[in-house]
Amino acid sequence: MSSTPPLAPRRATITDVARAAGTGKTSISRYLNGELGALSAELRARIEAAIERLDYQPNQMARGLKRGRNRLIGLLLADLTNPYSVEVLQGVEAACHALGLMPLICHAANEVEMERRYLQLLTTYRVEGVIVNALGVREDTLRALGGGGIPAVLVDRSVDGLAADMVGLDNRAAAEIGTRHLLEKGFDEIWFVVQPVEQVSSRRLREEAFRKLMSGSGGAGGKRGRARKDVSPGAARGRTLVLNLADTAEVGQALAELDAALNEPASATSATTRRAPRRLALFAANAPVALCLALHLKARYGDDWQTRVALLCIDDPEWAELTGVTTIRQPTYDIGYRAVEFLHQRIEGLESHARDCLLPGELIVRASTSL
Amino acid sequence: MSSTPPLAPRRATITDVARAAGTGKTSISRYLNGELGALSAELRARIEAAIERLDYQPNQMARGLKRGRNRLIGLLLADLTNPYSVEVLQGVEAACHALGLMPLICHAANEVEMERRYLQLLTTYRVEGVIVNALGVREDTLRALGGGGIPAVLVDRSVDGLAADMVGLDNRAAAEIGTRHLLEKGFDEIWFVVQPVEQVSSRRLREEAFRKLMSGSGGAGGKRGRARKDVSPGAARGRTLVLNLADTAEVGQALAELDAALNEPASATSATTRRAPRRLALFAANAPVALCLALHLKARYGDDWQTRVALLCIDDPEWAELTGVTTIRQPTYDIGYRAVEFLHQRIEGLESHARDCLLPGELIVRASTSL
DNA sequence: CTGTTAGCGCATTCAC
DNA sequence: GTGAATGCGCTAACAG
Repeated sequence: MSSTPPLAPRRATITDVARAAGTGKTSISRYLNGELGALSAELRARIEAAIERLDYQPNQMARGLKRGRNRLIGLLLADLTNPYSVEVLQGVEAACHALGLMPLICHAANEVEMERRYLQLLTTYRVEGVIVNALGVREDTLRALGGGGIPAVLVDRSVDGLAADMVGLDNRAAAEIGTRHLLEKGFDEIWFVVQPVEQVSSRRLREEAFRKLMSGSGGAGGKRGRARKDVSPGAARGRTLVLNLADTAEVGQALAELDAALNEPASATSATTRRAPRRLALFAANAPVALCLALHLKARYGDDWQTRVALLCIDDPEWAELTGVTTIRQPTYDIGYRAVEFLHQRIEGLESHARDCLLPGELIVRASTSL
Repeated sequence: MSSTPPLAPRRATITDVARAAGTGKTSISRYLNGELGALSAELRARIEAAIERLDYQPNQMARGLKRGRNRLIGLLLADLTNPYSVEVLQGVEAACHALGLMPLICHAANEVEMERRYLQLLTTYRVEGVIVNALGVREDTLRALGGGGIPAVLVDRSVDGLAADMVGLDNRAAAEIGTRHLLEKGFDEIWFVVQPVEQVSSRRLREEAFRKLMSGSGGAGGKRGRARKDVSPGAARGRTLVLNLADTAEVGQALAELDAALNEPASATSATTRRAPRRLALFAANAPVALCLALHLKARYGDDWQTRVALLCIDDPEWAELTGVTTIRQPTYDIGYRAVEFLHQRIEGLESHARDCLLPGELIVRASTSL
């Protein structure tokens, strides 16, 4: 009973507040924007009271309309189902929080059409910039990005015709770390399993690095003279298996190939030297691929499938620890955070040429690749 | 070279289009809003051309400001890390898509403070409604929801002082299904493991249903005369273990209790009758709890921990299939979809009293509870 | 220090 | 059929 229940059907506007405080809208606006130096303590108190009483909250839309910026940025994710995306998201949120930005999160759900629509929607809401984990975009997207007007930063994947900032994993290094680890452990056959590499640069880079290393060229070499065991492919054979998760039939076929290899009586070529408990290792290019493999192997070979094949994957999903799978963890949080920082600089007017930020992955050794 | 490269630093406005089409803004507006009947075919063509040429896209903000609705709704999620949230999100997106709404996704990251801030932010952006997977809200949130002005629908959890629509799992039924399953399988000791139940209604409901059933009252009874095996607790003992995932120390203590029980030489009371390969079953109230348990058990008892304890959980995370854990899958997609539908009706002015929509869970039996 | 004026981009009467 | 005003809620010059 003490205060008038302000169950106002209509939200209070700046005009209401001005009237209630017995002043003009300008002063209210000044108060809201922290121009405190220009307000007498007395007026300020009245304004505060009025705002409190009316439960006034400035309309961001109107505000944005006027000053031409709404503090909104778009975050377009290809697949929220991938833990990677959620983790990146967290970094993005933290950074936005720190910079006073509000992320509009959009989920393309692996549909190129969705991606296009969301991009269009975002420009329609006049976001000041976008962070995109691209799916199938090319040059035409550039146009969708407001005729080249609105700043964009790419995450994980670069886009062919687009000269934009990009932040992601150091794919080459990550693939090399994984491959070397497998080589050191003495596997004599390594399959790199990856989704179709066309369109997605990170997949391509990982696969290329793997292939290059396996073909004996030794990768991008570390510091010379470093005491690192110089692992070379030696007799180890490598190949790439493409797993198109979007197509059940194709997946079945690829997995059949794998099963065939697993059921060969013995190593066709080198039936000699040291006996390896498991000679074949699977290097999954990301978590979804790894999960698909694991599910199949478990269904096919039972709970102890890990005694038949070793699995290693880029990405560190929550089930990796549970199943003892060695992984290469991406600095996902940092990736998201950095992406926002880049974008923010761009929004603030930075004009430099497109930058790349490659962050290192971390090998987490578990039972799957031991012995 | 054919068209003038419209690398306009400033986006085209409705005025630009009007000028380019040699007409007034009104006609453009009409065109945009589909009032085609009021446009001569000739004018229409000119407008289309102008829009195309200028790459014009109406400003949703200005539009919203004018007509008082911006088609924005807020989706406030307590924890995106929980697969449950992501799945609900997908349903929400689909429904929004169908209804022409745009969801503003906010992630409270389990921080009550974040939740409060986002709620405030959302009202500041004048969303037309919110879908809330509440964290620690109570009556005061109601005020934050725009003085009771903006429609809200709750997901998974109800809030004490708030009479809002709510959609979620039929928690009681789900808990009963799980408990019955365990009873049927002959476990003679069942622990219900749950995060602190204060504040979160769904946890409380699940725990209560479990306890009630275990105490012998038989649950909410099925159809009379149904041929269902009438499972009664019999000699089976039940208890509740609280696992506060936010507090490492508490978790450690709770897990220690569990270990103690697991290391008892034999069933203290009923050392008789049929031999059960595993007499203790853990009924996890949700996926995060289950994961925590599984990780601990694996670390403590090795890869074959499942031979010592059975695990069952509400939620069906991706690792469940991989580890053969029996689960109760929630109709997450539908939950999200229905939530939006409810909200939409409310936005359209529906005034009826608060409704509850309880959807059934589905038991997915896997190896963990077999034998 | 404070109030007045003029738009931001658009939808909507209301006249022509 | 069509176009000229008016104002949504707010900020940004300008005056006092």
